[in-house]
Amino acid sequence: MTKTKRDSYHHGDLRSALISAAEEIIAAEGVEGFTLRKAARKAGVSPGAPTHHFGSMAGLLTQVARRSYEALAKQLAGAAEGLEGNAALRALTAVYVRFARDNTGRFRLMGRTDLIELEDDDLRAAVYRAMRPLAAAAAGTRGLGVPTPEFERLDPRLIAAIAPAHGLAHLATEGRLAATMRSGEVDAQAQDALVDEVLRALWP
Amino acid sequence: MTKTKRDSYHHGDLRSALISAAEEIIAAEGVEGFTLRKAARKAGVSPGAPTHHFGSMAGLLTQVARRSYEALAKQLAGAAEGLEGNAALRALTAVYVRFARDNTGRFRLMGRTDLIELEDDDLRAAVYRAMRPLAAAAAGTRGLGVPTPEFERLDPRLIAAIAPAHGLAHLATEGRLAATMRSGEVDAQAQDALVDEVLRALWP
DNA sequence: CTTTTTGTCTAGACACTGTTTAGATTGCGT
DNA sequence: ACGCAATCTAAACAGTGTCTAGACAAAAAG
Repeated sequence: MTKTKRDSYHHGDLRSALISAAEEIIAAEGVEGFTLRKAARKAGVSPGAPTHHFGSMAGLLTQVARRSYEALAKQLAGAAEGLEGNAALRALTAVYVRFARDNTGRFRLMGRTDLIELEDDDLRAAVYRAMRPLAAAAAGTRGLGVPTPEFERLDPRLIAAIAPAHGLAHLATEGRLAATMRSGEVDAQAQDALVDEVLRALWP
Repeated sequence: MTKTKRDSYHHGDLRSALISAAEEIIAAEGVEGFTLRKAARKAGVSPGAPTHHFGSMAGLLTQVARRSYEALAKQLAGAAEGLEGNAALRALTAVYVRFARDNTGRFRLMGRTDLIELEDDDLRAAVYRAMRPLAAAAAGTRGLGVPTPEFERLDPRLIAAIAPAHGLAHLATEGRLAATMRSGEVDAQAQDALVDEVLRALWP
């Protein structure tokens, strides 16, 4: 409950306070529980204030999505360290799926193209940086050149690497991977084992 | 514009009229353009009427999702006719991706677990029936038994078959597959060719 | 053929939502 | 110290999903 109080009329750092508030709400209640007014209340500010900093709700959520892609990029960056070929692809995919499972709210937001501004340059750059390790692994595995944004859009081998990760991640967030324990919680260990099996079937 | 007029106080078949209205709205404006009141207006009925038939908006959308899964099931049913092994998996995945591309609104709805009632029995049955051909192909390819619902939840080989299809379909609806033509339209032919390449890389 | 009962639908309200407008308040550069 | 620009508020607007009464009509019961 980071209800940012404030003494002065001006907030001081409302922009990042709103982003933090949004992230907390999304982590706690999911994207469907998020509301622009709720974020404003959490930052201790009037309902109209966010508009001035982000233009619209999509502007704020775009920043949250950007930061989420940066978090994903950080987790993916070191995951293939010292690994090559299919082993690298397996490790990266496993991290991708774990990220989706452990950050369901953020991951769902990243897929909500109706809530964020897909054409935002910073967001696109973050997406590119996040996908970079996967592209490098795909290129390394199958003997391709240095990945560029254009390459990533079109090369079938990279898409073949991304698609299973994306699909598994979605299945994970929908609770369709592995057995769920009572109370709706997921058995993370069993899920990891299942994902590992799937990955060995796809990339032996 | 199926603005169902009516002469009598009672509608006669409001339930299916609302489902049709919802489907038309989703096809034309996407899930994000859908509104329960809009569907009610289209059926020529007051805003509170739908609640009586479906309990809530999620109830109506669950029916739309169910019918969408049935449509998908119908398209998948005959796609692997006469094919075996990886060829069957490739054909089924291609159909899955085409369905997502040609029915973006419905496909997006199927993934919106916050808008539909996932635990609805009819919906679950429809999902199961839709996934059946993929399960059969995966079982046939790799020597497994007859697929059952429990099997489909847990077997890594089936998940390995579903995940790429799911991932590719999501990438397709987000416009990240193949080059998009000006005006935002997708070059379907080029996309099919790309998907074919991807599938041959995954399942040679 | 009436009467009752049951299922449909309407009207209006409620508590929300995101966004807009005009105005109040403050910090900063000169 | 003053004016300007940035920042935030207050109030309103159109729209949402859902709830509670009650109006209406078709089917069942007498």
